[in-house]
Amino acid sequence: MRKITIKDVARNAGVSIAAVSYVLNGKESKVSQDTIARIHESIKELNYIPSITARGLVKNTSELIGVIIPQTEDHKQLVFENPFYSEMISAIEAVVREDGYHIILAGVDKGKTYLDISTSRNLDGAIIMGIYSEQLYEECKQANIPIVLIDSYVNDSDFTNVGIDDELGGYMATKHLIDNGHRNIGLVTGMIRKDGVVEKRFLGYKRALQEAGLFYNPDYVFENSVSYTHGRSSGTLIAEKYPEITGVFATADMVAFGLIRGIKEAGKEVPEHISVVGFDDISMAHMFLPPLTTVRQQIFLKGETAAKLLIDQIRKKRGAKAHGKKRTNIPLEIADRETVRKLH
Amino acid sequence: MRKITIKDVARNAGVSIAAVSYVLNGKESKVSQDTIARIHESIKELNYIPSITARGLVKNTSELIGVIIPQTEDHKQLVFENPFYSEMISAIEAVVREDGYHIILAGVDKGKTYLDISTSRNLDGAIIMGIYSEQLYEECKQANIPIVLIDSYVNDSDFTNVGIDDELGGYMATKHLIDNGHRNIGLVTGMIRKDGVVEKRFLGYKRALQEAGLFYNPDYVFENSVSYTHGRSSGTLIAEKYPEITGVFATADMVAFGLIRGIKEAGKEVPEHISVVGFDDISMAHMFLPPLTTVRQQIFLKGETAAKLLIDQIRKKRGAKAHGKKRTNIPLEIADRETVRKLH
DNA sequence: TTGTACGCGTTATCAC
DNA sequence: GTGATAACGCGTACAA
Repeated sequence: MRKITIKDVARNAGVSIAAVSYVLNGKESKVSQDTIARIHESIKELNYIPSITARGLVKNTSELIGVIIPQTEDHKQLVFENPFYSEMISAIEAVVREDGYHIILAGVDKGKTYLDISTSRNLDGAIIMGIYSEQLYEECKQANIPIVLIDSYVNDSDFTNVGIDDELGGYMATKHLIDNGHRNIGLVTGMIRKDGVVEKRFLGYKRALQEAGLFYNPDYVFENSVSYTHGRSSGTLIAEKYPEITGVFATADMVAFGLIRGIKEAGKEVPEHISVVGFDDISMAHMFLPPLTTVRQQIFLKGETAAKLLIDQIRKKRGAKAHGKKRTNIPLEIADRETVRKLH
Repeated sequence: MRKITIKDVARNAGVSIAAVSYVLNGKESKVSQDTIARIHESIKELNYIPSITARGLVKNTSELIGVIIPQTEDHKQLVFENPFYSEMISAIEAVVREDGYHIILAGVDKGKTYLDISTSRNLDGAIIMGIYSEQLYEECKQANIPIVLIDSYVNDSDFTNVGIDDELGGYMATKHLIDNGHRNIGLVTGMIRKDGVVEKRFLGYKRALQEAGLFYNPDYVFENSVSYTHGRSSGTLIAEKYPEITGVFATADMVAFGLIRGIKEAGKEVPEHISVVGFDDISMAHMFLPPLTTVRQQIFLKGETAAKLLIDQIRKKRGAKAHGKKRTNIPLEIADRETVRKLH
């Protein structure tokens, strides 16, 4: 069974290819009512579905949006064990589908560059999550399509940013512990890279400390990777070697989960002995036991916002490069659950 | 800056378009060494990247693989809060990327049918997770591309199936409880639909019971949705109203998490008062507190297998419809952690 | 080695 | 005002 093309429809309806195309594109002013009807009938009858591919070739669009996700160290696998990304993708997909776009999911490989996929697939736009090498951003610029960056502090007029105020988030988390009477507060975190979200959260942590007149102790910062494992070993370490620490801010919920596990393994309890505040509020946070107190970023809203901004830009692109806001921050709040104890 | 096309390369290298195309496709026997060199140089120089779109038009391929995911009730959002799917997608992406394919993620909308996207995008193949209406499968057949079904018991020679032996899984979970001395065993589960994975697990549950000479009590089956919420309310219910139940099999880890929460909220402990066995072994299972005893299905391997089978089929398609195995089951095992207590 | 018809749809141009 | 013809977009592969 061969594929039905526009030609088949034209022949079946006894009209020209052009007429069919006009009807398909709503330019019905150029075609008589009678013809329109016949064409619609034929389309139904043959079950004709236009090829986006062919259309894209002439219109120079693909109705495809690239979504770039961080990968595991070995560059083999998408970082999907962190539900954070899946929740966001879910939001993105929902938004772009309404406008007939589809998303293409891809990790960035060593050999193939991002530019490759963007160009070869003729992407209409892209959303990039996380932080990458300078090189990737350079490539992105060359791709010359609208791009929205999520959770990046790259400041470039070519990109739109969607994120949160990470410094404020770090501040809120730490402040929450301070407000509950904690004085010696640890920080368990991934690598603190310049201009990364983690650095901002770290800065917020320090600001809260300073504002409360507390001494910043570098020994209380446990810096490694954003992982359950790192949280777990830090938890044990803190529980065993730092009895003065009563509160810990973990810069990701996944880390907080590990942290709590590690603390328990050292024979202490959360929040009885040590209080913990996470970051993200992934859906597991409220399912965890004990339910995790954390800084809620509205993950779904974040994805949604990024997608909407991107589509706006794609739309406007035909016109001037209408640069809207450079950065949109999604509001933050503390999800106050059961891992922080009030000290008197 | 216009896009570089094959024409530009040909002009720059002072050769014909055909020559460039040959070199690009490795048919170098048709071109002289000298020409090959010049062409390669021009490609580098101009940074030329062929358009998959244009190539697809003539080759009738897209190097795109559709991945269909279940959606939430309101058909608005992908069911991504269950990390189960994301882990599988991660595996699929890794495999297909090696062969130059990309995956397109899509929910199935009410209006737009699956056939639409398959046809309009000219998908080379598709992987469908979960269970859908008859209609969708019918459409898939018409699409006439290789399709791999994950976790479906649809038995049709047009599809390849990848899954697990769900009946066995249900049996293993229940048997594990029985082996640990439990006699009154509850089942908390999503809707038991004919030929669904849940029904099979339910059947396995009954078989284990029967084999051990235990009475099957329909009152011990708590059937609703595959959700944390359902688990939670069932947990409370069981803890409060069914004191004789000492072990519960939850047909998904997410449900087990809720179950444990509900049990604790009713003032009982896991596994001291009630033992729980989950199903899936999503990565949160070992991070949960207490670490969840569950039936491990190797999610990553499942996705990987599905992707490999699909690619095989795509390759072979040019030849005969080489139907390989109809169904591949990924092995199962019990991940024995801390939510089952041994009764003496 | 190269010229060119072809794949599928869009749209400018031309004819009635 | 309606409708058809044909060039075009980008690569492929056959004929020359």
